[in-house]
Order: sequence, then structure tokens, then C-alpha cells
Amino acid sequence: MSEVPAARLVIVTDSPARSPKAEQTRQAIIDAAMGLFRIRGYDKATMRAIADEAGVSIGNAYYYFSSKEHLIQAYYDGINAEHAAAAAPALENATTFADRLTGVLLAWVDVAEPYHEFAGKFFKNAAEPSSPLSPFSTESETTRLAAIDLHRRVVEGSDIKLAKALRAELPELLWLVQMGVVLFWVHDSSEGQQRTRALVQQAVPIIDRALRLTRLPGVRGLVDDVIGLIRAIKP
Amino acid sequence: MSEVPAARLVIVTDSPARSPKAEQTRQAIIDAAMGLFRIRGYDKATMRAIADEAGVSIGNAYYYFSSKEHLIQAYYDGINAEHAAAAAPALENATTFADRLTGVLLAWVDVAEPYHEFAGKFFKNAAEPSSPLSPFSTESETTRLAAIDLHRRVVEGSDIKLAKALRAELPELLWLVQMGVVLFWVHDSSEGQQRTRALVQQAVPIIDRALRLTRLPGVRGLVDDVIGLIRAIKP
DNA sequence: GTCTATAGTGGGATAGAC
DNA sequence: GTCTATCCCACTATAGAC
Repeated sequence: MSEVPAARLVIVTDSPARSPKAEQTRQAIIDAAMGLFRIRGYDKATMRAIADEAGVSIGNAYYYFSSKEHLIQAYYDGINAEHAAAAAPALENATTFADRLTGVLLAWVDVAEPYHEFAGKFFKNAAEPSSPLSPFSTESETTRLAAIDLHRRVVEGSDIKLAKALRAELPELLWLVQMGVVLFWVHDSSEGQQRTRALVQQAVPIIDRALRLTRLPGVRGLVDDVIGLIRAIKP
Repeated sequence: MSEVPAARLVIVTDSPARSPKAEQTRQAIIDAAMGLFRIRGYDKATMRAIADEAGVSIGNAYYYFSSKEHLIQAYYDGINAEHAAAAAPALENATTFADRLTGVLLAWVDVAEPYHEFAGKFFKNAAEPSSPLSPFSTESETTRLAAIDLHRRVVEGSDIKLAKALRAELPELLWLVQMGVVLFWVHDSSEGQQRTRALVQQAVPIIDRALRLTRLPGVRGLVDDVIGLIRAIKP
């Protein structure tokens, strides 16, 4: 259940341009950090210990990651890349909207599971608006757009029929749903995060039904207003 | 616009039992902290500076507040008390559901405004499950229940007609809406948080309409499922 | 460009005397 | 309840090796 994924996280940030050797060092630091985060927790995994474990000097660790938080950012990027990979089967095989969305959301829970224990520390920093780690920040725009794109594929490959305007906003709305799942997941201390999985499995059919109801005559006007509001508040 | 409220915040936590002298010291620390937070920002308002400003030693400051974050919690409690007071006129005078909800939500924005700049610091606690400051934690249950109670009064004093089960869950749902508003507000850098105010004013009528639609035949079954889900995931 | 070693700063938090 | 002294750690600075 709580195994580290066999494959290494392959990180895709754009910090210092890579030589093979540099890449190796960089990866060693990330591996050491992730290992220590899991064993000791975020606070007790000191930069000294991480550098030590990776077999480099503190100075060198800071050469690659300008703060302890940036180390987390690397981890965050890794989860996103893994998520895209883990979601691929669902996006290839499932045809109904509900199955596709469930597949993508559960894939995230699977991918994130090994890091659940210290994830709180990470999301804590992410929740602060001034932090570059915030999912709403410009710094994490690339990551965010990639995640939204995943949900664009959920919608586009599905059978669902919706008003054009709603369909256009839906990927972003589903990304917000995913953020909600993450918030729930962070607080979920059940074995293997079973409660989060149950939430996804029960919530998705409801979302699916709600979306189909938007074509109902009495509801359509309301949906237009919601769309209008969304567009008004987007920066 | 950004004035500190003239009246001192009277804090209602339950940390060390009060002697008059203790109360005085405690309040001096809070006053110093709030002043420095606003002038220098959270990070630069060091515990040393706060203790200094309050005329006590660092050790003494930690005697009253076991961490810098707990200093913020005291603050948070103060905002909630102020919010209840500021919401009272709306709860006494407004009769429609929409007006009552708008009044309560805008009262929060008014009360919180002077501290918008460093508010992000305490908001990030929401995301960290292990923190006693999390709005979902058992430690902040009293505060949370008081806030939910405010929304219970929004519902009870209003003209809205809803299915019994939905009506029972509504105060908690409205509290979640308020958390959403807080999330938006924290990221809102517009002058006087005008965008948040606009959001509230546009979103409330939509919520109002959506709630009234729940009595529609095609929608009723969906609402029952949502209620079922909510009850299933509540711990 | 990659890396080491080391010395130093500042601030959150604590121990223990009074 | 209050203080002083101290610890620990993130982070910086620097000087230089390969």
C-alpha cells in the first residue's frame, strides 16, 4: 500500500540547464529529500541531512534548489507528471464522462498515496497566496495548465453533451473539483485513503447527473448566470 | 478603508486561566503582534521584536503563545467575534434569504479588510491537517460551530422553503461557501477587495435561485443524493 | 559550470533559574 | 509568570578546487 513507486520521479523543471553529471546530482538530492521526508517528516528532514544522504555538501544542495520549498516544488512537478501517465489508460479506454473523470481522479490518489504523510506540509505552503507553490500563482502556471489539460481530455473524449459555453469552462471547473479532492485527501487519515476514494466514486456520478440536468429548461438560465459569473471573476 | 478598528479585539481563547495581570500581559503581546504584523508583515515581525514592543521577554511571549502561529489564532478568534457583531444588523433587518446571506458574507469582508495583507499566513493553516489552527480541526471546533451557527440564523430567519434534509445541512454548506469566499479573498489583490465583494453580490442570487430549483421534480432526486453523500463523508 | 568546505546570520523555539 | 541563555536549523557568503 505505502510503497514508493518503483520508477524514479523524472523531474521536469527548468532550473539550471543539464549536463549528465548535474542531472545525476540533482536527482540524488531529490531522491534523498523524498526518502527523508517520508521517513522523518518535512521538519526533521533538515537540509544538512538531505545533503548528507545525497552525498553532497549543503552548498551544493542550495546550488540546485534555492530553498527547501523548491525541493517540494520538484516533488509536486513529479507527481503531476506521474499523474498524467497514470491517467492515460483511463483516458484511452473509458468512453463515458463519469468513467473518465473517476479514472483521472483515482489515478491522482494512487500516485500521491506514498507521500500522504508529509503532503500536509507541502499543501500548507501551497495554500499561501504569496508562495510560488500556490496552485494559483503565475509561477506554477505551466503545471496548472498541464493539469487542466488533462481534464480537457476528460471532457473531449467523452460522450457528454453540454451547452458550448459550459463545455468550454468545464476543464477548469473539473480542476477545481480536483483541488477539492486534494483538500479532502490531505485531511483523510483512513487506511489507504479509502474515504477519499469513496468520495470520488460517489461524487462523480452526482456531478455527471448535475451536468446533464443543465440542459433542463428551468435550469438553463441559471447555468448561463454561473458561466457569466465565472468569466467575470477570472482575472 | 484600511483603518484598524478603534475597539481592541477582546480575545476569547482558553489558554492559561486568567489573572488580571496575566490578561494584561497577554493583551499587550497581542497588541504588539498585530501592530507589527500590519507594519512589517508577518515574516519581519519577529518574536523578538514583538516581545520587545510588548515590553516582555521572548520566553514570556512563548509562555502565552506556544508558537508564532498561535498568535495568529488569537487573531482569528477575534475576527470571528467581530464578524458575529458586524453581521447582527443584517440578521435583524433583512428578511429574504439572499439579503441575509449577502449581509453576513459582506460583513466578514468588512471585518477582515484591515488584515488582508498578512491574512494569507493564517489561511495556509487551513491546508495543514495536523495544525490545531486548521478550520477543520477539533481544536477549532468551538470557533467553527459559532461560525456555522451564524449561517443557521441566516437560514432560519429567512423566507426560503426547502426540503427538510437540505435545510438541515444548509448552514454547514453555507459555511463552506464562506470558506470559498475566504479563499478567493485571500488571493484578491484589488483595491478594498472589491472583486470579492462583487463575487459575493453576484454569487448569492445564483445560490438563491439554485436552492429554489431544488424543489423541481427532475432535480429533487439529485439533491437527495448530494445530501446522502454529505452525510456519508462527514466523520 | 560543478562542487566542497566552512564560517556566519538571524529567527523560532526551549530549559531552567528565579 | 518572568527572565536569560542557549539550541537548532534554514539560509547566506565566500573562497577556492576541478
